[in-house]
Amino acid sequence: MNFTISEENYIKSIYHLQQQSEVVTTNSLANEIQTRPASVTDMLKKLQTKKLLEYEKYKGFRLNALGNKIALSIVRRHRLWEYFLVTKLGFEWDRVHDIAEELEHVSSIELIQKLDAFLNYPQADPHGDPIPDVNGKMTVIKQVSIADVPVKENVIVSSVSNQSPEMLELLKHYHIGIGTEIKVNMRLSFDGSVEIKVLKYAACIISEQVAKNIFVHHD
Amino acid sequence: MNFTISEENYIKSIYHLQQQSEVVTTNSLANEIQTRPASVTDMLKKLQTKKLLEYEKYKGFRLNALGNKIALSIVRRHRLWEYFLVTKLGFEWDRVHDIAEELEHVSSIELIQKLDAFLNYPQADPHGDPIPDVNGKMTVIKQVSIADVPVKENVIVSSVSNQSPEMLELLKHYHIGIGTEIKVNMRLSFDGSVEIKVLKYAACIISEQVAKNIFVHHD
DNA sequence: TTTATTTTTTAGATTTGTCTAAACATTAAT
DNA sequence: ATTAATGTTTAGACAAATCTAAAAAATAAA
Repeated sequence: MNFTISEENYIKSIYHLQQQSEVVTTNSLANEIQTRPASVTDMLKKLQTKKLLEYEKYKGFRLNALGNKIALSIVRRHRLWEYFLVTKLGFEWDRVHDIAEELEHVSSIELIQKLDAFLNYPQADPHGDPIPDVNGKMTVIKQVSIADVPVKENVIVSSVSNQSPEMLELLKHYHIGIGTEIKVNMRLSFDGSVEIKVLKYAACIISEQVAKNIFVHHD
Repeated sequence: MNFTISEENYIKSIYHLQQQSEVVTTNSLANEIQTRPASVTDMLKKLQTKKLLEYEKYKGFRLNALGNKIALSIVRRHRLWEYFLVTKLGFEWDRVHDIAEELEHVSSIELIQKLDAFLNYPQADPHGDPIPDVNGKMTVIKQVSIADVPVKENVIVSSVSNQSPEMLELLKHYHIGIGTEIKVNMRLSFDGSVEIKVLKYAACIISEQVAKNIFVHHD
Protein backbone atom coordinates (compact mmCIF):
# COMPACT_ATOMS: atom_id res chain seq x y z
CA MET A 1 0.00 0.00 0.00
CA ASN A 2 1.08 3.53 -0.77
CA PHE A 3 0.69 6.69 1.23
CA THR A 4 0.82 10.41 0.56
CA ILE A 5 3.40 12.59 2.27
CA SER A 6 0.65 14.05 4.39
CA GLU A 7 -0.63 10.64 5.46
CA GLU A 8 2.89 9.56 6.35
CA ASN A 9 3.41 12.65 8.47
CA TYR A 10 0.23 11.95 10.40
CA ILE A 11 1.12 8.29 10.92
CA LYS A 12 4.58 9.16 12.17
CA SER A 13 3.30 11.84 14.52
CA ILE A 14 0.68 9.56 16.00
CA TYR A 15 3.41 7.01 16.57
CA HIS A 16 5.56 9.52 18.42
CA LEU A 17 2.71 10.76 20.58
CA GLN A 18 1.84 7.18 21.46
CA GLN A 19 5.26 6.75 23.03
CA GLN A 20 4.15 9.18 25.72
CA SER A 21 0.53 8.22 26.16
CA GLU A 22 -1.45 5.17 25.08
CA VAL A 23 -4.20 7.14 23.40
CA VAL A 24 -3.69 10.27 21.33
CA THR A 25 -6.05 13.24 21.24
CA THR A 26 -7.07 15.44 18.34
CA ASN A 27 -5.64 18.58 19.87
CA SER A 28 -2.26 17.12 20.72
CA LEU A 29 -1.86 15.79 17.19
CA ALA A 30 -2.97 19.10 15.71
CA ASN A 31 -0.36 20.80 17.83
CA GLU A 32 2.35 18.30 16.88
CA ILE A 33 1.67 18.63 13.17
CA GLN A 34 1.06 22.37 13.28
CA THR A 35 -2.41 22.24 11.84
CA ARG A 36 -6.01 22.71 12.92
CA PRO A 37 -8.02 20.14 14.88
CA ALA A 38 -10.59 20.06 12.09
CA SER A 39 -7.90 18.95 9.65
CA VAL A 40 -6.86 16.22 12.03
CA THR A 41 -10.39 14.86 12.24
CA ASP A 42 -10.57 14.75 8.46
CA MET A 43 -7.33 12.83 8.16
CA LEU A 44 -8.31 10.44 10.95
CA LYS A 45 -11.34 9.37 8.98
CA LYS A 46 -9.13 8.74 6.00
CA LEU A 47 -6.62 6.69 7.98
CA GLN A 48 -9.45 4.77 9.57
CA THR A 49 -10.92 3.75 6.23
CA LYS A 50 -7.41 2.61 5.32
CA LYS A 51 -7.52 0.46 8.45
CA LEU A 52 -4.48 1.94 10.12
CA LEU A 53 -6.01 2.99 13.41
CA GLU A 54 -8.58 2.42 16.07
CA TYR A 55 -10.66 5.53 16.42
CA GLU A 56 -13.72 6.35 18.41
CA LYS A 57 -15.32 9.74 18.01
CA TYR A 58 -14.51 12.13 20.84
CA LYS A 59 -12.51 9.42 22.60
CA GLY A 60 -9.12 9.52 20.98
CA PHE A 61 -7.33 7.11 18.69
CA ARG A 62 -4.28 4.90 18.30
CA LEU A 63 -2.45 3.02 15.59
CA ASN A 64 -3.34 -0.63 15.16
CA ALA A 65 -0.81 -3.33 14.23
CA LEU A 66 -0.70 -2.33 10.58
CA GLY A 67 -0.47 1.37 11.37
CA ASN A 68 2.36 0.67 13.75
CA LYS A 69 4.25 -1.32 11.18
CA ILE A 70 4.01 1.50 8.68
CA ALA A 71 5.03 4.05 11.30
CA LEU A 72 8.13 2.02 12.06
CA SER A 73 9.12 1.91 8.42
CA ILE A 74 8.87 5.69 8.26
CA VAL A 75 10.85 6.09 11.46
CA ARG A 76 13.42 3.72 10.01
CA ARG A 77 13.81 5.83 6.89
CA HIS A 78 14.03 9.03 8.89
CA ARG A 79 16.72 7.77 11.21
CA LEU A 80 18.80 6.13 8.51
CA TRP A 81 18.86 9.41 6.60
CA GLU A 82 19.82 11.31 9.74
CA TYR A 83 22.66 8.89 10.28
CA PHE A 84 23.74 9.34 6.69
CA LEU A 85 23.63 13.12 6.86
CA VAL A 86 25.80 13.23 9.95
CA THR A 87 28.30 10.45 9.33
CA LYS A 88 28.71 10.78 5.58
CA LEU A 89 27.87 14.34 4.66
CA GLY A 90 29.25 15.93 7.80
CA PHE A 91 26.14 17.71 9.02
CA GLU A 92 25.89 18.77 12.65
CA TRP A 93 23.38 16.72 14.60
CA ASP A 94 21.09 19.61 15.24
CA ARG A 95 20.70 20.40 11.55
CA VAL A 96 19.56 17.11 10.09
CA HIS A 97 16.01 16.76 11.31
CA ASP A 98 14.27 18.92 8.74
CA ILE A 99 16.17 17.43 5.83
CA ALA A 100 15.51 13.88 6.99
CA GLU A 101 11.87 14.90 7.25
CA GLU A 102 11.86 15.36 3.48
CA LEU A 103 14.06 12.41 2.60
CA GLU A 104 11.97 9.98 4.63
CA HIS A 105 9.13 10.24 2.12
CA VAL A 106 11.14 8.87 -0.79
CA SER A 107 9.42 5.58 -1.12
CA SER A 108 11.77 3.09 -2.76
CA ILE A 109 12.23 0.02 -0.58
CA GLU A 110 15.40 -0.94 -2.39
CA LEU A 111 16.84 2.49 -1.71
CA ILE A 112 16.49 2.07 2.01
CA GLN A 113 17.87 -1.46 1.97
CA LYS A 114 20.95 -0.32 0.08
CA LEU A 115 21.36 2.79 2.20
CA ASP A 116 21.20 0.62 5.30
CA ALA A 117 23.92 -1.66 3.91
CA PHE A 118 26.04 1.31 2.83
CA LEU A 119 25.88 2.71 6.35
CA ASN A 120 26.74 -0.72 7.68
CA TYR A 121 23.43 -1.35 9.42
CA PRO A 122 23.61 1.28 12.14
CA GLN A 123 21.54 0.57 15.22
CA ALA A 124 20.94 4.14 16.37
CA ASP A 125 20.66 7.56 14.78
CA PRO A 126 22.90 10.49 15.73
CA HIS A 127 20.62 11.35 18.67
CA GLY A 128 20.92 7.82 20.00
CA ASP A 129 17.41 6.79 19.01
CA PRO A 130 17.25 3.19 17.80
CA ILE A 131 16.78 2.48 14.10
CA PRO A 132 14.14 -0.18 13.36
CA ASP A 133 15.33 -2.96 11.06
CA VAL A 134 13.51 -4.16 7.93
CA ASN A 135 11.02 -6.01 10.10
CA GLY A 136 10.43 -3.09 12.42
CA LYS A 137 12.49 -4.53 15.23
CA MET A 138 14.59 -2.14 17.25
CA THR A 139 17.51 -3.27 19.32
CA VAL A 140 17.74 -0.73 22.06
CA ILE A 141 21.43 -0.77 22.71
CA LYS A 142 22.44 -0.21 26.29
CA GLN A 143 23.88 3.25 26.45
CA VAL A 144 25.99 4.52 29.29
CA SER A 145 27.30 8.01 29.77
CA ILE A 146 31.07 8.41 29.89
CA ALA A 147 30.66 9.49 33.49
CA ASP A 148 29.58 5.94 34.32
CA VAL A 149 31.74 3.84 32.03
CA PRO A 150 34.46 1.70 33.66
CA VAL A 151 38.07 2.62 32.93
CA LYS A 152 40.16 0.79 30.35
CA GLU A 153 37.17 -0.42 28.36
CA ASN A 154 36.89 0.26 24.66
CA VAL A 155 33.56 1.89 23.92
CA ILE A 156 31.90 3.63 21.00
CA VAL A 157 30.19 6.99 21.10
CA SER A 158 26.53 6.52 20.22
CA SER A 159 24.80 9.75 21.13
CA VAL A 160 25.12 13.13 22.77
CA SER A 161 22.25 14.52 24.79
CA ASN A 162 23.29 18.16 24.83
CA GLN A 163 23.35 19.50 21.29
CA SER A 164 24.27 23.10 21.90
CA PRO A 165 26.75 24.68 19.48
CA GLU A 166 29.28 24.90 22.33
CA MET A 167 29.05 21.17 22.92
CA LEU A 168 29.39 20.45 19.23
CA GLU A 169 32.48 22.63 19.04
CA LEU A 170 34.06 20.92 22.01
CA LEU A 171 33.43 17.50 20.52
CA LYS A 172 34.84 18.55 17.20
CA HIS A 173 37.92 19.89 18.95
CA TYR A 174 38.53 16.53 20.59
CA HIS A 175 37.73 14.60 17.41
CA ILE A 176 34.73 12.95 18.98
CA GLY A 177 31.75 12.03 16.84
CA ILE A 178 29.12 9.35 16.56
CA GLY A 179 30.91 6.03 16.11
CA THR A 180 34.22 7.27 17.51
CA GLU A 181 36.00 4.62 19.53
CA ILE A 182 37.27 5.87 22.86
CA LYS A 183 38.65 4.54 26.12
CA VAL A 184 38.52 6.03 29.58
CA ASN A 185 42.06 6.08 30.90
CA MET A 186 41.20 7.24 34.38
CA ARG A 187 38.64 9.06 36.41
CA LEU A 188 39.66 11.76 38.85
CA SER A 189 37.71 11.39 42.05
CA PHE A 190 38.52 14.99 42.90
CA ASP A 191 36.01 16.56 40.50
CA GLY A 192 34.71 13.60 38.52
CA SER A 193 36.56 14.68 35.39
CA VAL A 194 37.74 11.93 33.06
CA GLU A 195 40.81 11.38 30.97
CA ILE A 196 39.81 9.80 27.67
CA LYS A 197 41.76 8.49 24.75
CA VAL A 198 40.49 8.87 21.22
CA LEU A 199 42.16 6.56 18.70
CA LYS A 200 45.08 8.26 16.94
CA TYR A 201 44.87 11.34 19.11
CA ALA A 202 46.48 12.37 22.36
CA ALA A 203 44.58 11.70 25.55
CA CYS A 204 42.52 14.58 26.87
CA ILE A 205 40.54 15.48 29.94
CA ILE A 206 36.86 16.34 29.91
CA SER A 207 34.80 17.59 32.82
CA GLU A 208 32.22 15.43 34.55
CA GLN A 209 29.48 17.64 33.16
CA VAL A 210 30.62 16.99 29.61
CA ALA A 211 31.13 13.30 30.33
CA LYS A 212 27.54 13.01 31.49
CA ASN A 213 26.30 14.23 28.11
CA ILE A 214 28.24 11.78 25.99
CA PHE A 215 26.74 8.33 25.72
CA VAL A 216 28.59 5.23 24.61
CA HIS A 217 28.00 1.54 24.11
CA HIS A 218 30.14 -1.55 23.86
CA ASP A 219 30.95 -3.05 20.52
CA MET B 1 11.71 31.32 -4.41
CA ASN B 2 10.17 27.97 -3.71
CA PHE B 3 8.45 25.54 -6.04
CA THR B 4 6.11 22.60 -5.69
CA ILE B 5 7.13 19.15 -6.86
CA SER B 6 4.75 19.49 -9.78
CA GLU B 7 6.16 22.85 -10.82
CA GLU B 8 9.68 21.46 -10.63
CA ASN B 9 8.74 18.53 -12.83
CA TYR B 10 7.31 20.85 -15.45
CA ILE B 11 10.36 23.11 -15.37
CA LYS B 12 12.73 20.19 -15.73
CA SER B 13 10.77 18.64 -18.57
CA ILE B 14 10.60 21.90 -20.48
CA TYR B 15 14.36 22.18 -20.06
CA HIS B 16 14.91 18.71 -21.50
CA LEU B 17 12.59 19.28 -24.46
CA GLN B 18 14.38 22.53 -25.19
CA GLN B 19 17.61 20.64 -25.75
CA GLN B 20 16.02 19.15 -28.86
CA SER B 21 14.01 22.10 -30.16
CA GLU B 22 14.14 25.80 -29.36
CA VAL B 23 10.45 26.12 -28.66
CA VAL B 24 8.35 23.55 -26.83
CA THR B 25 4.76 22.64 -27.65
CA THR B 26 1.88 21.82 -25.33
CA ASN B 27 1.41 18.34 -26.70
CA SER B 28 5.05 17.34 -26.48
CA LEU B 29 5.21 18.47 -22.86
CA ALA B 30 1.95 16.70 -22.04
CA ASN B 31 3.41 13.57 -23.54
CA GLU B 32 6.71 13.94 -21.67
CA ILE B 33 4.99 14.46 -18.32
CA GLN B 34 2.26 11.90 -18.93
CA THR B 35 -0.60 14.26 -18.45
CA ARG B 36 -3.27 16.03 -20.50
CA PRO B 37 -2.64 19.07 -22.70
CA ALA B 38 -5.23 21.00 -20.68
CA SER B 39 -3.20 20.45 -17.53
CA VAL B 40 -0.12 21.71 -19.29
CA THR B 41 -1.85 24.91 -20.31
CA ASP B 42 -2.92 25.47 -16.72
CA MET B 43 0.59 25.01 -15.40
CA LEU B 44 2.08 27.22 -18.10
CA LYS B 45 -0.06 30.09 -16.90
CA LYS B 46 1.20 29.53 -13.41
CA LEU B 47 4.84 29.39 -14.46
CA GLN B 48 4.33 32.50 -16.55
CA THR B 49 2.99 34.50 -13.62
CA LYS B 50 6.07 33.33 -11.72
CA LYS B 51 8.11 34.78 -14.55
CA LEU B 52 9.90 31.61 -15.51
CA LEU B 53 9.00 31.43 -19.15
CA GLU B 54 8.13 33.20 -22.36
CA TYR B 55 4.78 32.00 -23.54
CA GLU B 56 2.55 33.03 -26.37
CA LYS B 57 -0.81 31.37 -26.74
CA TYR B 58 -0.92 28.72 -29.43
CA LYS B 59 2.67 29.47 -30.36
CA GLY B 60 4.70 27.48 -27.88
CA PHE B 61 6.90 28.51 -24.97
CA ARG B 62 10.42 28.39 -23.57
CA LEU B 63 12.19 29.00 -20.31
CA ASN B 64 13.68 32.44 -19.80
CA ALA B 65 16.97 33.08 -17.98
CA LEU B 66 15.46 32.58 -14.53
CA GLY B 67 13.57 29.46 -15.57
CA ASN B 68 16.72 28.05 -17.05
CA LYS B 69 18.68 28.70 -13.90
CA ILE B 70 16.10 26.86 -11.83
CA ALA B 71 15.97 23.99 -14.30
CA LEU B 72 19.72 23.61 -14.04
CA SER B 73 19.57 23.42 -10.26
CA ILE B 74 17.01 20.64 -10.52
CA VAL B 75 19.07 18.80 -13.13
CA ARG B 76 22.05 19.21 -10.82
CA ARG B 77 20.22 17.60 -7.92
CA HIS B 78 18.93 14.79 -10.09
CA ARG B 79 22.33 13.89 -11.51
CA LEU B 80 24.16 14.15 -8.22
CA TRP B 81 21.68 11.74 -6.67
CA GLU B 82 22.04 9.38 -9.61
CA TYR B 83 25.78 9.45 -9.17
CA PHE B 84 25.35 8.77 -5.47
CA LEU B 85 22.97 5.88 -6.03
CA VAL B 86 25.34 4.15 -8.43
CA THR B 87 28.75 4.84 -6.93
CA LYS B 88 27.86 4.69 -3.24
CA LEU B 89 24.79 2.50 -2.92
CA GLY B 90 25.67 0.11 -5.72
CA PHE B 91 22.57 0.52 -7.86
CA GLU B 92 22.68 -0.47 -11.50
CA TRP B 93 22.57 2.51 -13.85
CA ASP B 94 19.25 1.59 -15.33
CA ARG B 95 17.53 1.57 -11.96
CA VAL B 96 18.35 4.96 -10.56
CA HIS B 97 16.25 7.32 -12.61
CA ASP B 98 12.95 6.96 -10.80
CA ILE B 99 14.51 7.21 -7.37
CA ALA B 100 16.52 10.28 -8.34
CA GLU B 101 13.27 11.69 -9.63
CA GLU B 102 12.00 11.70 -6.06
CA LEU B 103 15.22 12.72 -4.35
CA GLU B 104 15.70 15.72 -6.63
CA HIS B 105 12.79 17.51 -4.98
CA VAL B 106 14.35 17.60 -1.53
CA SER B 107 15.03 21.29 -1.37
CA SER B 108 17.89 21.91 1.07
CA ILE B 109 20.68 23.82 -0.65
CA GLU B 110 23.16 22.79 2.03
CA LEU B 111 22.28 19.14 1.43
CA ILE B 112 23.25 19.36 -2.22
CA GLN B 113 26.45 21.26 -1.48
CA LYS B 114 27.53 18.65 1.03
CA LEU B 115 26.46 15.76 -1.18
CA ASP B 116 28.51 17.27 -4.00
CA ALA B 117 31.56 17.50 -1.75
CA PHE B 118 31.03 13.97 -0.43
CA LEU B 119 30.95 12.65 -3.99
CA ASN B 120 34.08 14.67 -4.72
CA TYR B 121 32.45 17.03 -7.19
CA PRO B 122 31.68 14.61 -10.00
CA GLN B 123 31.37 16.16 -13.44
CA ALA B 124 29.05 13.64 -15.02
CA ASP B 125 26.32 11.29 -13.90
CA PRO B 126 26.39 7.52 -14.52
CA HIS B 127 24.93 8.02 -17.99
CA GLY B 128 27.68 10.45 -18.88
CA ASP B 129 25.47 13.53 -18.73
CA PRO B 130 27.27 16.54 -17.27
CA ILE B 131 26.39 17.73 -13.76
CA PRO B 132 25.87 21.50 -13.49
CA ASP B 133 27.88 23.14 -10.73
CA VAL B 134 26.45 25.49 -8.09
CA ASN B 135 26.30 28.28 -10.66
CA GLY B 136 24.68 26.14 -13.30
CA LYS B 137 27.84 25.72 -15.32
CA MET B 138 28.46 22.37 -16.93
CA THR B 139 31.84 21.24 -18.08
CA VAL B 140 31.16 18.87 -20.88
CA ILE B 141 34.07 16.51 -20.56
CA LYS B 142 35.36 15.11 -23.79
CA GLN B 143 34.26 11.52 -23.90
CA VAL B 144 35.69 8.95 -26.26
CA SER B 145 34.56 5.40 -26.75
CA ILE B 146 37.08 2.68 -26.02
CA ALA B 147 36.93 1.82 -29.69
CA ASP B 148 38.61 5.16 -30.41
CA VAL B 149 40.98 5.57 -27.49
CA PRO B 150 44.73 5.29 -28.25
CA VAL B 151 46.60 2.33 -26.75
CA LYS B 152 48.66 2.60 -23.59
CA GLU B 153 46.80 5.63 -22.25
CA ASN B 154 45.25 5.59 -18.80
CA VAL B 155 41.60 6.55 -19.03
CA ILE B 156 38.58 6.54 -16.76
CA VAL B 157 35.20 5.06 -17.57
CA SER B 158 32.62 7.84 -17.55
CA SER B 159 29.51 6.41 -19.15
CA VAL B 160 27.99 3.49 -20.98
CA SER B 161 25.50 4.09 -23.74
CA ASN B 162 23.94 0.65 -23.86
CA GLN B 163 22.29 -0.13 -20.57
CA SER B 164 20.81 -3.51 -21.26
CA PRO B 165 21.02 -6.10 -18.49
CA GLU B 166 23.41 -8.11 -20.66
CA MET B 167 25.77 -5.18 -20.93
CA LEU B 168 25.60 -4.55 -17.22
CA GLU B 169 26.42 -8.16 -16.53
CA LEU B 170 29.36 -8.12 -18.87
CA LEU B 171 30.72 -4.98 -17.24
CA LYS B 172 30.27 -6.43 -13.80
CA HIS B 173 32.09 -9.56 -14.89
CA TYR B 174 35.09 -7.53 -16.03
CA HIS B 175 34.97 -5.27 -12.94
CA ILE B 176 34.22 -2.22 -15.01
CA GLY B 177 32.11 0.56 -13.55
CA ILE B 178 31.85 4.34 -13.65
CA GLY B 179 35.15 5.74 -12.48
CA THR B 180 37.10 2.57 -13.18
CA GLU B 181 40.59 3.27 -14.47
CA ILE B 182 41.51 1.22 -17.51
CA LYS B 183 44.15 1.06 -20.20
CA VAL B 184 43.93 -0.27 -23.74
CA ASN B 185 46.81 -2.69 -24.19
CA MET B 186 46.29 -3.31 -27.85
CA ARG B 187 43.75 -3.22 -30.61
CA LEU B 188 43.33 -6.12 -32.99
CA SER B 189 42.90 -4.85 -36.51
CA PHE B 190 41.40 -8.17 -37.48
CA ASP B 191 38.00 -7.59 -35.87
CA GLY B 192 38.47 -4.34 -33.99
CA SER B 193 38.39 -6.10 -30.63
CA VAL B 194 40.43 -4.54 -27.85
CA GLU B 195 42.53 -5.93 -25.03
CA ILE B 196 42.02 -3.81 -21.95
CA LYS B 197 43.56 -3.83 -18.51
CA VAL B 198 41.54 -3.00 -15.43
CA LEU B 199 43.64 -2.11 -12.40
CA LYS B 200 44.28 -5.11 -10.17
CA TYR B 201 42.66 -7.53 -12.60
CA ALA B 202 43.95 -9.61 -15.47
CA ALA B 203 43.76 -8.14 -18.95
CA CYS B 204 40.73 -9.13 -20.98
CA ILE B 205 39.46 -8.80 -24.49
CA ILE B 206 36.24 -7.09 -25.44
CA SER B 207 34.60 -6.97 -28.84
CA GLU B 208 34.53 -3.81 -30.90
CA GLN B 209 30.79 -3.63 -30.39
CA VAL B 210 31.18 -3.57 -26.64
CA ALA B 211 34.09 -1.13 -26.87
CA LYS B 212 31.93 1.30 -28.81
CA ASN B 213 29.44 1.44 -25.96
CA ILE B 214 31.91 2.23 -23.22
CA PHE B 215 32.95 5.87 -23.01
CA VAL B 216 36.02 7.13 -21.18
CA HIS B 217 37.81 10.38 -20.49
CA HIS B 218 41.29 11.40 -19.47
CA ASP B 219 42.02 12.35 -15.91
C1' DT C 1 -26.72 19.23 38.75
C1' DT C 2 -26.90 22.87 36.06
C1' DT C 3 -23.72 26.01 33.87
C1' DA C 4 -19.37 27.11 31.83
C1' DT C 5 -15.32 25.69 29.49
C1' DT C 6 -12.79 22.90 26.65
C1' DT C 7 -12.41 19.60 23.05
C1' DT C 8 -13.93 17.54 18.95
C1' DT C 9 -16.62 17.22 14.97
C1' DT C 10 -19.42 18.90 11.05
C1' DA C 11 -20.52 21.96 7.27
C1' DG C 12 -19.06 24.62 3.85
C1' DA C 13 -15.26 27.23 1.46
C1' DT C 14 -10.50 27.44 -0.66
C1' DT C 15 -6.25 26.05 -3.13
C1' DT C 16 -3.58 22.99 -6.05
C1' DG C 17 -3.33 20.02 -9.65
C1' DT C 18 -5.71 17.28 -12.29
C1' DC C 19 -9.53 15.79 -15.56
C1' DT C 20 -13.32 15.80 -19.64
C1' DA C 21 -15.76 17.97 -23.09
C1' DA C 22 -16.36 21.64 -25.89
C1' DA C 23 -14.69 25.80 -28.20
C1' DC C 24 -11.18 28.00 -30.63
C1' DA C 25 -6.64 28.46 -33.58
C1' DT C 26 -3.53 26.77 -36.63
C1' DT C 27 -1.93 23.90 -40.16
C1' DA C 28 -2.61 20.54 -43.90
C1' DA C 29 -5.30 18.67 -47.70
C1' DT C 30 -8.36 18.70 -51.33
C1' DA D 1 -10.02 28.91 -50.72
C1' DT D 2 -12.79 26.07 -48.37
C1' DT D 3 -12.80 21.95 -45.78
C1' DA D 4 -10.62 18.62 -42.79
C1' DA D 5 -7.46 17.40 -39.36
C1' DT D 6 -4.65 18.58 -35.66
C1' DG D 7 -3.23 21.16 -31.80
C1' DT D 8 -4.37 24.35 -27.96
C1' DT D 9 -7.13 26.66 -24.79
C1' DT D 10 -11.32 27.51 -21.97
C1' DA D 11 -15.05 26.18 -18.95
C1' DG D 12 -16.54 23.56 -15.51
C1' DA D 13 -15.94 19.48 -12.40
C1' DC D 14 -13.37 16.73 -9.04
C1' DA D 15 -10.20 14.87 -5.30
C1' DA D 16 -6.86 15.95 -1.69
C1' DA D 17 -5.68 18.63 2.03
C1' DT D 18 -6.33 22.43 4.19
C1' DC D 19 -9.09 26.33 6.51
C1' DT D 20 -12.98 29.07 9.36
C1' DA D 21 -17.09 29.20 11.80
C1' DA D 22 -20.58 26.95 14.05
C1' DA D 23 -22.63 22.85 16.22
C1' DA D 24 -22.18 18.94 19.25
C1' DA D 25 -20.04 16.16 22.89
C1' DA D 26 -17.25 15.65 26.92
C1' DT D 27 -15.25 17.53 30.92
C1' DA D 28 -14.72 20.84 34.70
C1' DA D 29 -16.61 24.27 37.83
C1' DA D 30 -19.94 26.56 40.53
